[in-house]
Amino acid sequence: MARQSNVFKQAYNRALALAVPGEHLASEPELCQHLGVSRTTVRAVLSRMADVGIISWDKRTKEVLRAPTPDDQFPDDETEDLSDVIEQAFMRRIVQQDAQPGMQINELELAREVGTGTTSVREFLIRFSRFGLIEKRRNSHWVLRGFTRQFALEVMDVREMFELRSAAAFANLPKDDPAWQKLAQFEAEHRSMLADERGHPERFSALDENFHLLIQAAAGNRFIRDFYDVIAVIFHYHYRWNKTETDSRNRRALEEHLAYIEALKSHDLKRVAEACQTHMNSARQTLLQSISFED
Amino acid sequence: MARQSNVFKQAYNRALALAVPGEHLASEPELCQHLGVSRTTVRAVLSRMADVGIISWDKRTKEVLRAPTPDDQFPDDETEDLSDVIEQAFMRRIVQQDAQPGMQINELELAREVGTGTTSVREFLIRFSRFGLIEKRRNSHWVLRGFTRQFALEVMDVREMFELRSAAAFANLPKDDPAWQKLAQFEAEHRSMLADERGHPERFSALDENFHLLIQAAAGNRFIRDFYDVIAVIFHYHYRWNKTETDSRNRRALEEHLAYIEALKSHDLKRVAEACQTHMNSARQTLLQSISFED
DNA sequence: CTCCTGTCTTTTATCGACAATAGACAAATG
DNA sequence: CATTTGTCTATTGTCGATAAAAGACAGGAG
Repeated sequence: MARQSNVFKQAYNRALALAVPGEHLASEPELCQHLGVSRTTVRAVLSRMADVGIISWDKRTKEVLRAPTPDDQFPDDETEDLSDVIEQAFMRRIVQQDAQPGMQINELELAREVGTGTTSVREFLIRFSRFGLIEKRRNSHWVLRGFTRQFALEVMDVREMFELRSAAAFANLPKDDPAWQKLAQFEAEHRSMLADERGHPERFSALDENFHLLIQAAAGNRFIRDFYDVIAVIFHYHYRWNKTETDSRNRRALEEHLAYIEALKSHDLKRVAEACQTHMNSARQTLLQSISFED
Repeated sequence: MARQSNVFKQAYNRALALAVPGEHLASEPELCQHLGVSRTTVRAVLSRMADVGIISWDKRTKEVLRAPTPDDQFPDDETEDLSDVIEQAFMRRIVQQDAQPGMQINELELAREVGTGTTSVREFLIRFSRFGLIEKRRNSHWVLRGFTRQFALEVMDVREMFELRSAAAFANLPKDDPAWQKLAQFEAEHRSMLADERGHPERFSALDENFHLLIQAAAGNRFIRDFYDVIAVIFHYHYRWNKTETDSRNRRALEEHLAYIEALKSHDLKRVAEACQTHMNSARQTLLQSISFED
């Protein structure tokens, strides 16, 4: 098959949440907007909902007949993006197996493991190569550079440059910039999360990511923005494979963020740089602790 | 056909230069080394050279019978890398045609223009996307962001950060590091090029690139290194489509490089930063002058 | 005993095809 | 007359196949 209809299935699953018995569904264009897909897909979704008796559909009338049951949902493994599946399989290999730096990466083998064609794997590897973990030999195989200490240092060096630059840009934003409001929101979230006894690792990760994205947006630089993808991936998998002391590390990060926020609000560039630097230093430490390989 | 044998043809063309009548060609592994291809390809090359009577080949004896003629060469358009061909066609479009920012990019159309399959075009676009000039809409087309003023500013901002960091690292290299020798070589080349009345645009470009690569190597950071590819592409095409005052600009750059080199040799970080900054500022100016689009 | 060659296997690069998805346009509805 | 819908076309995402190129290994030459 050419594609696995995962866009359709995802949209369908999300559309189920909109089905309240007795109510009517919105117009096709509105559903497109809401679900983030084309009208072709929306119509496919409606068509199926009608087939299984969730709605009756005739032109503009889309009456919800019954509440959807969990059985109506497509299972998760059918809705996943192919590139995400490949990424996960690939990262599992890099992390779990004794993946030595210098090891060669085989497209066909990886494709078979995931149960996909080689083209998708190739495209994934090309996209992934910007993360600096793999490298291509011309007309030949990919080579794993490895998640080494050196790699972590290089990532953090660039991150630090970018974050310092962004923080300075943020501090200089005019006072009526909407970013300041968002910053205040994030500050409140930080405080509430600190007050909560239980650590919420996923919630923390999301907040952390959004916080840094907000600051980096101030730089208004696409390369800085794009680089954050590298960091996001690194930290995402880092959290997955190194759960020791997650809680205390997160609390510390929250506190550093609060100091960072205070510094930003002061508009004092020197204070900003200091708070930012402090946070970057501990992020570097955190990352280094999870490295297994030497160089 | 699956591939156009361009690796073979390139290797063949370069191998012709090695054929001196009366002499013997080196062993297969040595030729691999020299030509940068596999032994399979080397043997194909030798086989063809024997077929057309340039050499007599029997096991270890590879005697050159006659000097190759220009006719023996494969024409240039058969030896070019497919990805280079695509890049050139793509850049021509971006530059020449009234390519408006926001314009959508069609894979199939581009593929047909180049006379290639869509897969190669897709892979090119994915690789090229790291340059920040195009952007992908999920499940939909690519969008041209455009070679705008804003783009130039963003590139130069990152370049400046990276170059300043690299320059500082360079100045701190131990005195016996081989980089200092290379720097001295480059200095001499700069002086000789300045003394020469005629400007040599290609020679200047090559020297400029090697000079900056040497400095950036001091940072020992793959992301800084990789970013230089962005700069190289930008400036490569920039020079192509904006030839006004090339000469005076190059002379100025040479002089700035010399000041930069002096600063590095002084190990005085403040001087280094100043010289580097000066050079970056005029690079930014140069680039901005060639921009046609507003934001 | 080291390096080279003959031969064979593995892996990549590229193509063309086709289903999924996006998107365009005109007719229909309120 | 502004949306919505029905229908049709355009474009992308993914696959499997195949020739080009890389690479492995054993036997041979010096």
